[in-house]
Amino acid sequence: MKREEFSVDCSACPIRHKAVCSRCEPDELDELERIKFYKFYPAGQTVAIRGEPLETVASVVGGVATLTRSMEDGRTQLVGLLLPSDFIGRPGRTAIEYDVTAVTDLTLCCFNRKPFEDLLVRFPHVRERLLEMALDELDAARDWMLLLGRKTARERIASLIALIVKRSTRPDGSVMGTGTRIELPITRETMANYLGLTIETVSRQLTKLRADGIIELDGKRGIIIPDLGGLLAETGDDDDGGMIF
Amino acid sequence: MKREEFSVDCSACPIRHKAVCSRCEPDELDELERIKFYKFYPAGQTVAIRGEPLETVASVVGGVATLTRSMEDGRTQLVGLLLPSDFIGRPGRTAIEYDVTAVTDLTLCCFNRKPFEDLLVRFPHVRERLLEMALDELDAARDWMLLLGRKTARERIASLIALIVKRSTRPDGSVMGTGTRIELPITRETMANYLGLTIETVSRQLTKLRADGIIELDGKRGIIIPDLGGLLAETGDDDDGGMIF
DNA sequence: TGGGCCCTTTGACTTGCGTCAATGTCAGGA
DNA sequence: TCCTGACATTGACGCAAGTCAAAGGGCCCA
Repeated sequence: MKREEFSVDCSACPIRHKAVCSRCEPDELDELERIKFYKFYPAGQTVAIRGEPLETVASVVGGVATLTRSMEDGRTQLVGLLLPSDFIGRPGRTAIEYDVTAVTDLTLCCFNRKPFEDLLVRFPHVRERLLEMALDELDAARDWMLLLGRKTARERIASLIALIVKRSTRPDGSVMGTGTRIELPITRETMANYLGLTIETVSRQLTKLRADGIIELDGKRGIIIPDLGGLLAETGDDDDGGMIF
Repeated sequence: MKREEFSVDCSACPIRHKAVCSRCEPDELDELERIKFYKFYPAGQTVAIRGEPLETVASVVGGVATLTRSMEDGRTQLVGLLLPSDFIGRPGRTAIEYDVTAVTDLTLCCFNRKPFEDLLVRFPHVRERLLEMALDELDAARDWMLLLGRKTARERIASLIALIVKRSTRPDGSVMGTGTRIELPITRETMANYLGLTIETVSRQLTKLRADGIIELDGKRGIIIPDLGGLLAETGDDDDGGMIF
């Protein structure tokens, strides 16, 4: 596995600024700075494989990565979509549970496991933040269970687009208006593996949603949402579910 | 909502003995003892409803509870199965994310949220334990995503039975042999809602697994597994996945 | 002993999504 | 400019699981 060192402006690192350390004291930030390092993976590259020992934890700085579980015969289910500020790895466990893949070019802010765990002992609020993140991921996973177990193909597609709209929105509160254009960060195959569908079904449902005026397709990856409310109505969710910023 | 007080022997409380406090000092145990209290719910009773404010966290002492998400039209997906020693609620959040229902008669060991959170600040290892539990639940949820997204009905049924066998096994290492009989703690409807299927499909696949000699049915709830390896081969999982005790 | 209720099983039929296969689109390289 | 390969769309067809409906059990209680 090829792993190149990659120099990145520290101010972009979410470990420091968002994911872990929004409550850090200056001297704690200095300590985080000392032990962190960056890694870069080109699009398509495998970051980690299930069962492999893992000696680092990391936070996504830029790009998109996926967590997947696969069966021997090739059936694949995406179990997590990692966008900037998301965390990879779990303190206290050495083996990796999922395959991690870079979908786009990917920059990670890494910490070796041992020094990071030492740091958790001294900075309890970092562990508190990790607990919050784990519980948020758990909620997200459970919402996805409803999608995979009970939603129709059309509802799944609408839910995914709504999710990406939501995650594309700045957390500063600037809500997307109408006529928004978003860029799908993933291929049809990745979408299918996330939604528990085939690429053909994904394609057909996107075509149908376009025919029904719910979305407009703009090239292979671009989607324009003329009416966000119309899209949300197609997800099958309660109106307010998760759309509160 | 009827909630009766219920007296229980403290030694059965997993908060004290397993879920949270295996590392507690004696004086910490005393403090936990002081603030805990028990609640009892008869089978079928609603414990909590999504959106409702939640002022307690709890640990399952006896019985089975479920976490579910539902859509307006009635489609329901079970997102968690709570067996003794499992934890309900999340510190730092006041609203409930899921519907919680007692499937069998259920005994909970409860803590009011505020004193429990105060306790977390003073006993950091309790928060460490909560993080471990959250990450374990996250792994379980993601395994279930693979099941819901990609497995056939037959594989889902086999996986559920295997899961219940696994969870019925003592953690002291006594592995179930062949010819084991287990008691399904849930109805066909609950199974269907857990597996993303209909009750008819669940029933048909159970019948087929019996016809193929993978399982034997013993009354409505009992299942005899003549050959555990044969059952595991039907789950679609890697041989060793999760079956290490 | 029988009736009512709930859960489960079974059968006949339907359908949404998967499978297989062909065609379309676009970007990069010779 | 054409070739090539990767990704996406579309169509025809099949099947696994859903839907609708009826017929068992098993348990409680009159």
